[in-house]
Parts: sequence; C-alpha cells; structure tokens
Amino acid sequence: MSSPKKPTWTGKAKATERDFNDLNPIITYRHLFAQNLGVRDPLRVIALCDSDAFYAACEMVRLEVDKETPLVVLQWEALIAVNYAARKFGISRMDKLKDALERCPHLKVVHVATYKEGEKEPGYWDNVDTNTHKVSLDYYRRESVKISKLFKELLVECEVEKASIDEAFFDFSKPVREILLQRYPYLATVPPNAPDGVDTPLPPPPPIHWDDLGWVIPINPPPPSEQVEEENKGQENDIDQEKDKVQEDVSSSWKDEESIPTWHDVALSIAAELMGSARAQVLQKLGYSTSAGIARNKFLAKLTASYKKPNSQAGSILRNAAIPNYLKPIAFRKIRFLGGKLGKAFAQEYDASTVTPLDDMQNKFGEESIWVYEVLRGIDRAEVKDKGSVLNKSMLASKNLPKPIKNASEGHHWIRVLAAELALRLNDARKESPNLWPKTLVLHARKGYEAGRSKQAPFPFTREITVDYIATLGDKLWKELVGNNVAMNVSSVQLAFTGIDVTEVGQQSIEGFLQNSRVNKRSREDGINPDQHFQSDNTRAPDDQSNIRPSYTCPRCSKTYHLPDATSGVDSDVALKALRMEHEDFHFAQDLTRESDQVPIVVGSPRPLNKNKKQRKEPVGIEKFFGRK
DNA sequence: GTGGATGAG
DNA sequence: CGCTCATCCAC
Repeated sequence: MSSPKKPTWTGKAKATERDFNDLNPIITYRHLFAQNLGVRDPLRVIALCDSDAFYAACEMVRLEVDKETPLVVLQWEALIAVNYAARKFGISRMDKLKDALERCPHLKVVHVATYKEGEKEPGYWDNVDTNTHKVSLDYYRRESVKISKLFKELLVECEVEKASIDEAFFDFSKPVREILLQRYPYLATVPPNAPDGVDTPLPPPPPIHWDDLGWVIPINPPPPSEQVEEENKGQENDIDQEKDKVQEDVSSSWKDEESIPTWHDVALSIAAELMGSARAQVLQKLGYSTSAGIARNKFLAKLTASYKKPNSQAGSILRNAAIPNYLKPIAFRKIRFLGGKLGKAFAQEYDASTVTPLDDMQNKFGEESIWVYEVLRGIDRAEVKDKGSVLNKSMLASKNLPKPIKNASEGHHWIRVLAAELALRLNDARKESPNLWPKTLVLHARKGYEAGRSKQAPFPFTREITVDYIATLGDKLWKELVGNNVAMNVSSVQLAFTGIDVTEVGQQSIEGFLQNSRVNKRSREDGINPDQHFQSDNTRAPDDQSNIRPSYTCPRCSKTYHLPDATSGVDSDVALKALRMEHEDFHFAQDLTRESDQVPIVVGSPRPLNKNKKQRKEPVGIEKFFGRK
C-alpha cells in the first residue's frame, strides 16, 4: 500500500473518480463543501457502538449491582450473557452453569424473565420451568430502545441505524463537516491562488491530539502480536489485557513518526469526540457501558469496535493508513456475513491460491465476490440508513417444548401464549408507530425430529390487536398444519408476524384488507363515518345474496353486517372478527366523541365494554390463557 | 404462500 | 451449545 501522500496545492494531481477507492484519497474543497457524497465521501466517518454483554448489563442495571460483581444471565440451563467481571474468572457463554459456578462460587446468576402461568406480565421468578414458562426478552428490548433514543437525542445530526438489540451504526459525516469548518475557518473559502479552484486539494491538516479520544490502531503493529487474537476465540482474560497494555506501550514509541495526519484523520478524531461524549452520557444516565469503533465505513467500524473490549474509556479508531495491516491478520470469520459457510468457502479458496483475481472469484462465488473483494481492501459501500419506526419487518415468538405436545389442547395453550406475547409486543411497537400492520401471521411447528413446517395467513388490520384475535387465526393455522392426529408429537411451536410495515390511514380498514371487495358501491366521499366500510342489511339492494354469507349482528345497534362476496383466500371467521372489531371501534369512537369532543381516539387505549357500568378491565397480557389448559 | 438456508449472538 | 430472533430467496 502506498505511503500517505501529503496533499499540496503545488501537486499536479487533480482528484478524479478513481480516488474514491483509495485509502488515501486526495481531498479537495469540492469534497469538503459537498453535501451528498454519501458512500463516496472521502471524509466519511462511521461509528459502530455496541453495548458490552448487553443482557448481563441490563440485569446489572435492573438489580443495581456494581460492575465488579460477576454476573451471568441464564436461559434454562444455558448461559446467554456473561459480564466482564465474570469473564475474569474464565467463564464464557459456552460453559455450563455448573462449570461457571465452580470457577466462581459467588457468581450472581440471573435467569431471564419468563411468562409464567397465572401472571399477566413476564417476570423474574425463583423457580423457572421450561415446561410451563416461556422466555421473555422484552425487558432487554425496552432498555435497548431507551439507549438508542438517548443516542439519537444526543447525536441529532447523525444518521443512526439500529443494527440489533445492542448495537447501532452512526454516520458522523455531516456533524463532522460542520465542526471541521467551524474549527478551521480557513477551509471555508478556496484561496485565490489555488491552482484548480474548488478542485484544489486541501492544505495540510493540523497535528491531531488523539489523547483521550480512544485507542488509535497502529499503522505498523508490533511484530509478534495480533495473530494471537485468533487463537483465544473472543475469550478476554487477564493475559489478553496484559497483551494490550504491552501493545499500547510499544505503540507510543513509534506512533508519532508514523502518523502523517490527513483530513480524514481529523474527521475521525472529531467523530471520536462526539461518540465519546454521547457514550459517556449513556453510561451516566442509563448505566450502560458501550464499546465503539470508528472508521471510514460500516464494515471497518464494526470490526474496529470488537478490537478491544470492554472499552469504557474510549472507542477504537481505525485510520485509513492503518487499514491494510489491520486487515491482514484478521480471520475471515470475524467479518460480518462471513462467519458461516460463505466465509469458509472463501477462506479455502484463498488458502489454495495466493493470487486471486476478482474475475476468478466471481466465477466461483458470483455477485458476492465483489463485496468480499472490496471489503478485504477496506471498502464498504453500505449506507447507514435510519430504519425509523419500522425497525423490524417481522416479530417472532417461539417455544421449544422439552416434552412434545401430545394433544390438541396443549397446542392451543401454547399458541395463546405466543399470541399473547405477539400482541403485547406489537401493541408496544404501535405506541411509537400507531399504523404498524403485520401483513401475515405465520405458524411454524416441528414434529419430533422432522424438519419444521409452516402455514401462514393474511392478517387483517385491526386498530386494537388482542390475544384472542391472533390466537383465533393461529388456531386455524394449527389445524391446517398439525390437524388432530393422536400422536402429534410437536416439539417446537413458533408464531410470527411478518411483513410489518406502516400503512396509510385509508388502507387500514378491513375493507382495505379484503381483496376485490365489491361491497362498497358508494364512493368514499360520502362521509367519514368509519362504520360505512360495510353496508348493513337495511341499505342493501334486494337482489344480493347476503343471506348466505357470514354475518355479524351488533348487539348494540342491532345492525347485521355481512362479508363481501369475493373474499377469496380469506378466512371468513377471521374476517368476520376483524369486521366486528372495527365496528366496535366505531362505537368506541362515538362514545368518546359524545363524552367529550376533546378526547382523541388513542391507539391502544382501553375500550370500555359499557360506558355506564364500572369499567371491567379486560385482562391484559396472557393471564387469561394460562391455567386454562 | 411455503419452506429452507443462513447468520448473529 | 441450545435457544431465540431475524432476513433472504428458490420454488
């Protein structure tokens, strides 16, 4: 890799497209002033920030234990999270609880929250039983939301992409540019003597004070280190930390000579400041320590973040100049998306031949090779995109049954449990985006050791999503999938929403859901009455065949409603239920407007069954479905 | 729409 | 390593 070139006005080079791929691009005034260069921005700065041992950290916050207390999170018999205090005892996620306790007798052991019979909310119980309980990760999701909200508040100028429950990408390019221009005002105008005008390279950057900004990955790593990291797979221990200390000492002796700063380095350092102070606030306000990696793109930011953990003081920073040597010893499997089969295949191919032209790779691996080819050279064009309110396109609740189901009622039972969880979670998500709508409901079931099978059905929109509503549809799917076989032997059940998206208000009704519905002969302009999505009998033409179609008669207004004719592929019971719920919504809205015209119709607010009686609160959560076996 | 494959943690 | 969760794609 070429050594860093010092940008200078006297240089003959004029920046071209080609330079965008370079690790040491010539950065011109045009680059600096540009607003929408996106992934081609030579000043692009991306950070990945993730929480250290997130589930364990959540439990530490919840239980108010100090960070020195070794703690593990348990899911049945398996460790799913180990905090750093516990890792010092050599405990890892792979261990059995028994082994962990042998290594650390005073280990704090916390089982994840579970749904339990007779309780409406998930909770932390003394004795959990996989035969009767179901794991709930809700608390972690909520904490995760808290954290990402705070980050977004603190870093309003950034693009933020929540990548998983415990990590997010940040694109610092915009705020960094602004600070760059504030701090170095002379950059704001192209000097009159600049040879190529706005295409003139920027003047040499000032020296950078990296102190306290983070761990700056060395350009030339000390000879005998680094590869060691491969062998002890992610197992941080005292030896590792010693190793790091040594590295730090060694690096300081030659760091200065090696580092000829670039404006991108300045950009990195500014991002490190911003990221660092945001992380400090998250730690202070919410109690979560995080690790960050800062680099020129997502892939490298991710890789950099995992370089050195935990990382409470500062993040890790990967300068462009350090990329080649940093990448060299990194195992394929550590790269995102290459942790599995694909990575293995590539690794084999690379071992076989030292020279691997892109053409060859493409012959063997197709499209994917371009991404891999570039990524191995430190290039990643993936953008940081704000997924907004629709973080997930699907939502799944599942349960593995240690003792397989033998009769239909047990299946019914678990479906209602899973439905309850989905209802809770979707209604929760709707607090953020009221118009969230899962297009389909999918039921998976596995019999014995066979491969799992699934059935799915369209999921009609309702303003209020109830357990009953989901479970009714789930039961239908169960019948299709499992039937009533005596020896059903179902060992795993999963219920999922898929195709979750926000919908237009006009598309929300059951009417919008039903295809080819002819029932609405009148135009929609005839009023905003939400009760007119279906005609009742007294408005129906005499020649119709509504009497043979499924119908529903409202006990309050005595009107009878029918499903439209062409409801192919739609389960009539479910459609009818949707129809009924929507009609009830109508009454609910009427009641509200009658009581006060100030009260808005709030999604998820309880619907009084009878406004004159004392409100009988409908059981929330899964309470009513447990203990009804 | 169904079912399988893949991957993260 | 067992479990939970998520996405993508061939058919």
